[in-house]
Amino acid sequence: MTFLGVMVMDKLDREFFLRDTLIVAKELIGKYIIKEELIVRVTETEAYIGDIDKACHAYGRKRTNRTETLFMEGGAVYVYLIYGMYYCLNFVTEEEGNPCAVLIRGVEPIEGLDTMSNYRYSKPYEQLNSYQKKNFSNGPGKLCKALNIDKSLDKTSLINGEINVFENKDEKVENIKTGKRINIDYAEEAKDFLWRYYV
DNA sequence: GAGACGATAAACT
DNA sequence: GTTTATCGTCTCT
Repeated sequence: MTFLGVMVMDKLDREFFLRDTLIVAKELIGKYIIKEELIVRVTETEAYIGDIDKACHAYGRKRTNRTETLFMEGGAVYVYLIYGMYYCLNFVTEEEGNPCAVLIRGVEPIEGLDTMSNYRYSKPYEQLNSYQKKNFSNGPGKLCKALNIDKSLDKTSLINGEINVFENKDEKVENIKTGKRINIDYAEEAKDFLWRYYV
């Protein structure tokens, strides 16, 4: 148990990630991701289920060097590069051999503002304009930059690794909305799955 | 506040 | 050699 100001935080155990991917994606909303001294709150997630999801890298249980992480037991960290310049942070779910994950699409910064701001814009948080603050970590590539996440964290553990996920038991997360996923028109029918969650 | 568009490198075939 | 799918910048309202 960790005390963060007045909040009492409990670390999520492996069981949390071994459940249905859609449940994990929904319940990750409002949880806290802690890396070193940096803390962010999850505001948007998206589920990826390899077996039935054409947008998933491991669709059809396709095993390649990159997708190998998705086949690991739930609770692993999956990081991949997109557009040749941005990283995306995912949490692997379900049992070993079932390639599913939850993509973290958006977070809000809680602790370590200046450190994150330096990673993101190379300047203190106070010097950011309102546009930069608004777009600080509201996208998968942005939050990775703010948290200094790169491929070296791929395949690491959420249970005993550098990245940990906590929940605040006193906090009720309400108004979780669902929606279609984004930027995956190529996935045909899978693009209409209501697998995106946000507040 | 919202829409258009180009940048870029790794994974894969 | 082909595919991939976000961010920053610019533009207009």
